[in-house]
This record gives sequence, C-alpha cells and structure tokens, in this order.
Amino acid sequence: MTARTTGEAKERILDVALRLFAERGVAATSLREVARVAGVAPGLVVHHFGGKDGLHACVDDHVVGLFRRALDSVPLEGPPAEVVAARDEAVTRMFEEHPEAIDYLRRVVVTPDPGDEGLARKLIAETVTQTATLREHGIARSRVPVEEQAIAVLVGQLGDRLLQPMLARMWAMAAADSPVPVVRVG
Amino acid sequence: MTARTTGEAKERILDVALRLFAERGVAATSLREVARVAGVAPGLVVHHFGGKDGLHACVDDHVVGLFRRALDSVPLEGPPAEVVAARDEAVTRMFEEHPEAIDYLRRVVVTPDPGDEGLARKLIAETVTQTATLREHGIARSRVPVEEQAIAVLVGQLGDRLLQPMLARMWAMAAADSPVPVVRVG
DNA sequence: GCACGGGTTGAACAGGTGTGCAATAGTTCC
DNA sequence: GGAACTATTGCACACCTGTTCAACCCGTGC
Repeated sequence: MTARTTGEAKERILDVALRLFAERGVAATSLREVARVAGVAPGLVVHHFGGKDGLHACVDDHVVGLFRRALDSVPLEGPPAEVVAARDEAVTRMFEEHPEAIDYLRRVVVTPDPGDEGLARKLIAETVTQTATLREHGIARSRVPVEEQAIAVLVGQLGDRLLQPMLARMWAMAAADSPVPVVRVG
Repeated sequence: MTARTTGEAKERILDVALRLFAERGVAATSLREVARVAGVAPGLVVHHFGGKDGLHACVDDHVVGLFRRALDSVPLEGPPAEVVAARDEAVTRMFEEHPEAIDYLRRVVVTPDPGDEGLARKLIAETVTQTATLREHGIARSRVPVEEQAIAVLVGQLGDRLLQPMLARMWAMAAADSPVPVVRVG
C-alpha cells in the first residue's frame, strides 16, 4: 500500500489531524492516533511535519488557507455591497463544506491550548491583508484603522457560527437527558 | 508537613483539580500534576478519589454543590419575584467567588471531553429538583413541563456568563496581536 | 544495468501517565 | 502501654507519548 500520487498521504494526515484536533483538542490527540486513523506509520507524520508542533502549525495554516481560498474565489468587481455579500456567502459555503474547521476554531477561541494563539494571529493577519485589498479596490471604506475594520469583519464572519452551536449544545444536552418524555414547546 | 485537620488535603486536591481542569481541560491535566500543585503525593489522590475518573466525577459534584449551596442559601419566603431575583443574585455571587467554576462549565458545554456529559446531566437533574421545589412553594408557575422550565432557568443563569468571556477573548486576542508596525494602506 | 532520492516503515529510546501496593506517620480509642 | 484506623508516602508496573533513526520500497534518470 504505497502512495499513488505524491502528497496523497500528507493531505490525508492533515485532514485527519484537523478532524481529531477539532473533536478532542490538540493536547488530547496523539501523533500515533493521527497516524493510525490516517493509515500511516507514526514516523511518516514526523517526516512530513517535523513533529507534533509542526503538525499543529500546518493544521492552522490549512485552516487559514481555507479562509483565503474562499475569499479569493469571489472577484473584486461590481457593486461593493454585492462583493461583500458574495464574500460572506463564500465563507458560509466553505464552513458548510468543512464543519471541522469551525469546530477547531471554536476550540482555539474558547478553550485554547498553549500554542493556539498562533492561529488567532495568523487569522487576524490574513483578515487585515484581505481588508487592505478590499480598500485598494474601493470596496471597503477607509474611515477607521484597517485592524479595527478587519476585526469587525472577522467577528462578524465567525461570531454566529461559533456561538450558535454552543447554545444548540446546551439545549441538546438537555434534551438528550431525562429518560422522561421530552420537553415539548408550545 | 502533615494534615492538621481531616479532609484538609482532600479539599486542596479538589480545588487544584477544578482550577487545572478549567485552565487546561481534564484530558490535558495529569493526576501527578494535580498532586504536585496540591503539594501531595500522587498516591493520595488515588486514595481519596479512586483514580482520575473518580476525581473528575468529584470535581463535577463539587461544582453542582456550589450551585446547590448558592441556591439553598436564599429562603423560599416572600414575593415570588423577589425570591427569584435573590436566587439569581446568589448564583452571580457564587460565580464571582469561584471564577474557575464558570471556566470549567464553559469547557464542559463548548468543548466536552468524553465523560463530560456527566456534569451536564447532574446539573440539569439538580435544576429540575430545584424548580420542582420552587413550584411546591408556589414560587414558580406550573403551566409548562418542569424540565422545560428548569432548562430555561439554567440557560438563563449560565448563558451570559458562558458567552460573554468568549466574545471578550475574541477581541482581546485581536488587540494583543500585531507586534509589527501593521499594514499601511495608501 | 545501477545509483539516486523521496515516500514510507517499524523498531528503538527517554520520558510521562494512570494505577496498585507495601510501608510509614499520626490520631483516636481502649 | 497497645490496637485500630486513616492519612500519607514513595516505589513498581504496564502502557502511551513524542522523537530518532536505520532500513526499505519504488519510480526516475542515466
């Protein structure tokens, strides 16, 4: 069982790592388990990513890349309002295709492990760059500092998606409880 | 350096465990580190709590106990509106005195480790009991199922406190960013 | 043919983990 | 005094962790 195309195993490892990191957290996920689930020898993970820290960083970069690709997929021409709407929609679509990404981000924001600030920085840096580009194309206004505007955009794009499942889980865990005939809402 | 009063070390272990569990998560906290921080031999933790799972369960019970004691501290006599207000205030005071508790609860709700559903169940069961008591004393209305009302109360008491620091962290991590003289747009 | 080089393996190693257990220290009761 | 009991220690065990490394497979260029 050898690699057919170059980089196949590497991608698989990255996907598995993101999924497991999102499900259980980085600290609680072992390199060996990532390798096992990816159907690969432990040494290969080290060879490709240089160790667990390297894998963590690459997963972060991968998530930032998902963001960037989603945003870069919409052309910067047309009425500003439409461009902005299309970008938000692209992010929404990306998160629908990669639900692990939002789970991973929630962990980083809500219950960060040491080293998780890395993703936060990268994500903010990326958004600042994106916002600057928007300004150059006259799509975003320039009355406030770029960073402030970028953060507002980021919070707008992430906020709901990070918070909503949290409330959902509170209700779900309540419903899953109680062997009693369940809650019925008028 | 031996125990002066019975249960002293046991309580210290419990406090340290709650704090570390809240900070880093249960899975990422080792029994030995709990023992080290508590100034105690690893074996003692096992002796008192029967192992890591037992410690986890006892921390859960401890948190539920904080809730119960806070609620039970307000007498059930007087105008219903005042009683309810006093109870909310008691919970608020409890969380101010035990900030680790809210951090721990956030982990359990947002990014649960396997075994964390235990606390959720216990907390809901406790709130159902409490709500039932309120009804018996004519303080809570009885037009909806107890469970539904209990969950509404629980979400009301926890919601803000769980969500608020999350948003705060998003902004904080943004502000703490950018050591570089940032992107400048013409 | 044959060396080269990257993808891949699996066995090491040192260290940390949860747990079990025999031994000690200290208190309480007779 | 001693007996009984609990709190407490420190070591031993088996297992899992991240990392290192020599070897292997296999396609490519010569």
